Amino acid sequence: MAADPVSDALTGLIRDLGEDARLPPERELAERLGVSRTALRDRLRLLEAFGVLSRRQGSGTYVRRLDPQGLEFALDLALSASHLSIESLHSVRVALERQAAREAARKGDPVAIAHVGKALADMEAAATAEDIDRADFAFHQALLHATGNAALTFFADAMTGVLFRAVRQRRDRLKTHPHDKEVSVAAHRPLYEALLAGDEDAAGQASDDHFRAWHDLFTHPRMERP
Amino acid sequence: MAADPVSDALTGLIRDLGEDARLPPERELAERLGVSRTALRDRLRLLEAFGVLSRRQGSGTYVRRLDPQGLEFALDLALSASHLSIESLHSVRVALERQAAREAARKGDPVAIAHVGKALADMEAAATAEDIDRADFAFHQALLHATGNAALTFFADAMTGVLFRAVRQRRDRLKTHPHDKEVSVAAHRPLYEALLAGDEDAAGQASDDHFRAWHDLFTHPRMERP
DNA sequence: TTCGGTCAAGTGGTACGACCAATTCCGCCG
DNA sequence: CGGCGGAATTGGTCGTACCACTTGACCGAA
Repeated sequence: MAADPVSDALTGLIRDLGEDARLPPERELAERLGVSRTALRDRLRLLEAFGVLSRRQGSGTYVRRLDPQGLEFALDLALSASHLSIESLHSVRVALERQAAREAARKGDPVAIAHVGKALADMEAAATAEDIDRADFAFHQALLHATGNAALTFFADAMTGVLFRAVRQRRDRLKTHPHDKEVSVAAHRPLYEALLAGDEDAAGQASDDHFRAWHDLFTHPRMERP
Repeated sequence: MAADPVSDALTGLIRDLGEDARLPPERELAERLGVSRTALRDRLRLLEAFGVLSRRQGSGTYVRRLDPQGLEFALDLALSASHLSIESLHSVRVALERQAAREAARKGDPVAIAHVGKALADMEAAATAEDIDRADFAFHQALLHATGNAALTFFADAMTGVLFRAVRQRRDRLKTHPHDKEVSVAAHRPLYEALLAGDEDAAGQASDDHFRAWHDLFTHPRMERP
C-alpha cells in the first residue's frame, strides 16, 4: 500500500511488536532490511513525526500509542510557513469537537465524563488567567478521551494544542481578552450537562454554541492567502 | 516555537519565498545554515511528509501549496500498524464533510458548486462500478474545494483517500455491496441541491444523511484495539 | 548490606565524503 | 531551425566515523 518495501516491513514489524515494545537498534534493523542506516532512519523519521514511534537518544526506538505531538509540531510548521490560516484550523477543530461531543454523549462513560466535570470544577476554582486556560484545555482533552475514538482524539488534540498556543501568542501581543472566568464556565457547563444526560443532539448543539463565542477572539482575521 | 533552529530557519525561508518557489540546493542550504546535509535533509523530510515541500530528484526542492498526499501516506502507515481503526477515521471524515457542506453552502461559489454538479452528472451517466466510485470521489473533492478552506480540504482529502482505498480493498475481499447507481445518486443529490439553494443547515443535514447510509458498509466492524 | 558514584557499553544524532539516479540545460550536429 | 546527446546540476543512498545521551553493572565507602 505504501509502495515502499522498507516502510511496509517497518509497519509490519510495528504491528507484530505491539504497543510499548522496543525496536531493534537502527544498525541491526538496517542490516536486516538490507538498506543503509540512512535510508532506514529516513523512514523512521516519518513514523516518528506521525506519532507511531518514539525515539530516545541513548535508549532506543519504541512503539507508542498514536500521539498527536508529531502532528502538532507539523501543523505549527505549516502555520509558520503561512500555508494555513488560524481560521481554517479553527473550523476543523469546531467540526471535530462537535463530533466528539456527540460520541461522548452517546457512549456515556461515567468515569470519563467525571474527568470532564473535574476540569469544569477546576475552572470555577481558577485564580489566574493561566489556570483558566489550563482547565479549559483539560476540559476539551477529557471530552475527547471520553469518546474512546483514537483518530478523533488524535486530530482534535493536535488541533487544540496548536490553536491554544496561537491564541495565547495573539493574546499576549494584543493585551486583549481579559478571560473572564464566569464567561468561560458558562460556555462549558451546558456541554457537560448534556454529557451527563447522555443527550447526543444537545451535546452537539452545546459544542457549536461554545465555539461561536470562542471565535470572537479573532478580531484581526488573517486572510487565507496573505 | 519548533524549538529547533534549523526547522525555524527553514519555515522562515519558506514563508519568505512563497508558493511554487524553488529552494537553494541542499548542499548550499546546509552550508548556509551551518549544519550537515544529513541534518538538513532530516528536517526537509518532515516538511515534505506534510506536503509543505516537494522534492524532485535532479530538479530541486519546491515550496508548494499544502497537499494532503503526505498525510494520506502517513495515515495509511498508521492504519497498517493497526493503531487506527477504519471506523474512527470514518467518524473524523463525517465531521469534516459536514462542516465542509455547511461552509460550501454559506460561501455559495457558483463555479465551484458547478463542479459538484458535474460530478453528480457523471455519476448518473456512469457505466461501471469503478465509474461510480470515481464520480463519488470527485463529488466530495469538489465539495471540499468549494469551501475555500485550506485546512479543512487538507484533512478531509486525506481522510477520503484513505477510506476509499480501505473500503475498496474490503469490498474486493468480501464481494459485497454491488454499488447501485440509483442509490449513490440519491444519496448525493440532496446535498447538491442544498448547495444550490445556499442553505447551510440543509447542507449539513444532507451530509449527515448521506454518511448514515455509507456507514452500513462496515458489516464486520474492526475493534478499536484488536 | 546499602547507598552512591564511576565507568563502559549500547543507542540514537550528526558529520563528511563518495557515488548513484533523475532531471535539466546547453551546445553540437544534421 | 530542430533534435539529440552529453555534461552539469540536484536530490537519493551508502559507509564510516564520531558525538551525546542513557542504561546498567561494578566498585568502594558509609
